[in-house]
Parts: sequence; C-alpha cells; structure tokens
Amino acid sequence: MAPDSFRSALIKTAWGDFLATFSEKGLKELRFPNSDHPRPGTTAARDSWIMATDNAVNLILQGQEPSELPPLDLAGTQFQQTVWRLLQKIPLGSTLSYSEVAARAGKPGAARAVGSACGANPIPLLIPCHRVLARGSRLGGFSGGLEWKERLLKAEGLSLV
DNA sequence: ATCTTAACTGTGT
DNA sequence: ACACAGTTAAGAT
Repeated sequence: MAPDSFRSALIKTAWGDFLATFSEKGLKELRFPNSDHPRPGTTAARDSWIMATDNAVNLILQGQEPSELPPLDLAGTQFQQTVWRLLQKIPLGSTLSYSEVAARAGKPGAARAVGSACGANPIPLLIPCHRVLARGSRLGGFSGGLEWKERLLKAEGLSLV
C-alpha cells in the first residue's frame, strides 16, 4: 500500500456511522454520518485506535467524558493548532465564545479567525468545536450542520435559549 | 428587538 | 492584493 494511503473505519453510533480516517501517527479525520462516505475497505488501522475512537465518540454522544482518546494526527497552521489545543481544555458541559477563545490564544480580536479555525477542525467531537458559541450564548455556526451542534450541546446538558 | 455597516484576523487563491 | 469565514461592536430604524 502506498506510503500515504490512509486506513479508515466506520464508527457505529446511535446517530449513524461516522467515518474515522487514520494515518501512521493517529486519527487524522472524523466525518459525520452521511451517505457519500467512501467504503472503508479493509479496516487495517490498529485495533486499539479504532476501539478508542469508537469508545470516545459514543461516550461524547451520550454527554460523557471519554475515558481515553486515540492519538490525534493534527495537521494545520500554528494558529489552528493553538485553537484546537485550547478547545480540548474546555470542560464537558461548558462553553466559550469565539472572542474568548481568541483572547486565550493571545490574539484578542481574532474571533472571526477562530471561527475559521473551528471550521477547519478535522476531528469534531474529540476536538469540541461545538462548545464554542457566538457571543451572548447564541448558537453561531457549525460546518457539520447546526443540528449536530445543537444535539451535542443538548447531550451535555446545556439549555439553549 | 431587528437590520445595516464597519472593524477585525487568519487563510486560501 | 483580494475575498471569505462557524464574529463583534456600534448605529440606525
């Protein structure tokens, strides 16, 4: 197999099958359930990574803290990595605004850029971009579809105005 | 309360 | 250099 051909696996959940794609380094991308998933073919990624991913995804969908995460292979710019790292520190059930994340990243005023970084997040759920709302607890946007953002927040027990 | 306009930053083209 | 994006803040209606 080619050096950079990725291995993928379906993650079965109550909300449909997510598609997890792995590199040699770890989980590289997680896609929401939808019809145009390519067939995963032989799932040759390490079993432990698949199990960890499956476990984490399903727990988060139930609003629980994942017990363990697979290694993440995050590819992005410096700013994006900073933002993504910050997002992972948001406790389950709590939220931040885009401007707050920007401030924590040391770039006050870059709220809009944070929105872009969130949209570029390759691994939703494990990197909780859904816990970032617009100012005043307004929902804001979501690349994967607002239904998911709402669903995830609801699972974490958040009441959305 | 809602609409319009303008600043703002990082990223892709 | 330019336009866009998961924003915000300020003004106008």
